[in-house]
Amino acid sequence: MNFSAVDVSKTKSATEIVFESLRQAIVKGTLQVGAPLPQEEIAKAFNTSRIPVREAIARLHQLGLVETRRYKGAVVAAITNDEFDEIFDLRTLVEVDAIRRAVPIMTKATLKQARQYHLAFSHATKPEDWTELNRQFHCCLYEAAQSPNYLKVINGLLDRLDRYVRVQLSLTDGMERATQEHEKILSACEAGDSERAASLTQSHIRDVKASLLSYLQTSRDEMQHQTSKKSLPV
Amino acid sequence: MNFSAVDVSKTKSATEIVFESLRQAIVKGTLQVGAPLPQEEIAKAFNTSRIPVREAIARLHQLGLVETRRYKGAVVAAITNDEFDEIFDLRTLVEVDAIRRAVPIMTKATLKQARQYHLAFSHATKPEDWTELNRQFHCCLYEAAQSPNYLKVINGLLDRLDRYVRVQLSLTDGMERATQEHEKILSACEAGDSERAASLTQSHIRDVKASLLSYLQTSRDEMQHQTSKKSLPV
DNA sequence: AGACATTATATTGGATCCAAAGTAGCATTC
DNA sequence: GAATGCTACTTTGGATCCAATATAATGTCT
Repeated sequence: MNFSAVDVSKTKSATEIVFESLRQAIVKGTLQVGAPLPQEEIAKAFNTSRIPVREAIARLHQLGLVETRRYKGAVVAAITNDEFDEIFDLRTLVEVDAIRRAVPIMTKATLKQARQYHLAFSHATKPEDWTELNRQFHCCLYEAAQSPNYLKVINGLLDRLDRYVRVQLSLTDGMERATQEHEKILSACEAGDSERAASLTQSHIRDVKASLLSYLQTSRDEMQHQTSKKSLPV
Repeated sequence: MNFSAVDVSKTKSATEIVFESLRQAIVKGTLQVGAPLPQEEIAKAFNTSRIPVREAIARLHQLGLVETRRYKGAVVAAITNDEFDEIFDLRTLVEVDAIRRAVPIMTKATLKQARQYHLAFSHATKPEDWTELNRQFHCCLYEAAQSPNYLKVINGLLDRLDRYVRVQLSLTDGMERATQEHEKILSACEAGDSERAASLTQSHIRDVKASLLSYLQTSRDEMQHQTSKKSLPV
């Protein structure tokens, strides 16, 4: 197993490092759904003992990113169709309200930062960076709401969905459409129009969901796998 | 330190038991805000080693229930005024939508169960049981929505607020008013009127927040503590 | 006597070791 | 030859031990 080193400010504990590395690997899709997470092997990869690995996996479990099995370790969690719908619904609820809260108290600095992220996103070429930049853009705006609990909920939801969002961005027009929608959202924020920003955010999430869902449907139909399997791939 | 035994299906791991016991102690208010959580002492109380205690505290940290300090262990987390508002806003957002989703697909069994909880709540005399029964009532209805992620978010929010909800219920009229509002919500569910249930849930949460907030304000004014302290007691 | 430095102590994070549990493979029997 | 039971191995959860760190206490110097 091979993990990118992640951050590395030596101040962080081993547990933190392992946790964050695994989280990113799962969120970015580097670790496939169903992939086992053998503690010993991971410990070796990080040149540490199994203790920090255990704690990291326990935390991932709490985030719903892994399922535990009795033997042969924890595995990266799948997501069912119903959950997929549900989490997108939650995203809509919370993110729309977050942007509504954020716009009226948004600073120039936030807008500038958001535009930087927006630019970086639009220029990004490596698929493995897309979701990260996408999240940075949106969360930068949400952060202006100064509502850490909103942000925590949102990040928890994105952790579950980002691997699928990456797929959506990889589709034809995916990045292009996302960039356009981001531009509109950012414009609304700059104009101080919170209702327009909220409405655009809602459409944005709906569009992402719709295009992804139709893709997943067809790709599954093509695969013609067991029809009983209700969980999504990737 | 003394903890109630909690659940006990022997199948659970020590970590689970310690985690759940600590969580309940914090949520119920048995452990005061700022109370330290010395690993060794807790380990002795559960007759186990520090390893499961460490993992349990790490998980509580993720739930936002504790803050870590470098030394003298983690302490039960305080909540600021802003967070208080924020979490109530989130509750409103998510719980109102949860009940809206739940009502149309609610079964007789759920309604029956909810009425049982409602009855138990209205008859409850011990303050330490109130929040538990309150949560059971509401979450029983939300569970009907078959949306585990909604429920998870809601439970996370209630974990932060329950110690304050207990205070609110302890006020004059607290239990009485809550019981009346529960009755109305339940009636709307039984009538299959999801919009009315949603609207009543919204009012319910608003009322709880308002009465609690006014109480906390006055009680803090009475204490005349350092005005710089922006976090809430209990 | 007070302030600063140094030492002692308490507490946590991590490593190694041990026990329990579950799986897979092999042998034995029908 | 297939099914069932037994054994060996893998993997996890927990205990004990060690090291690093931060606080507390004490002593010394001005």
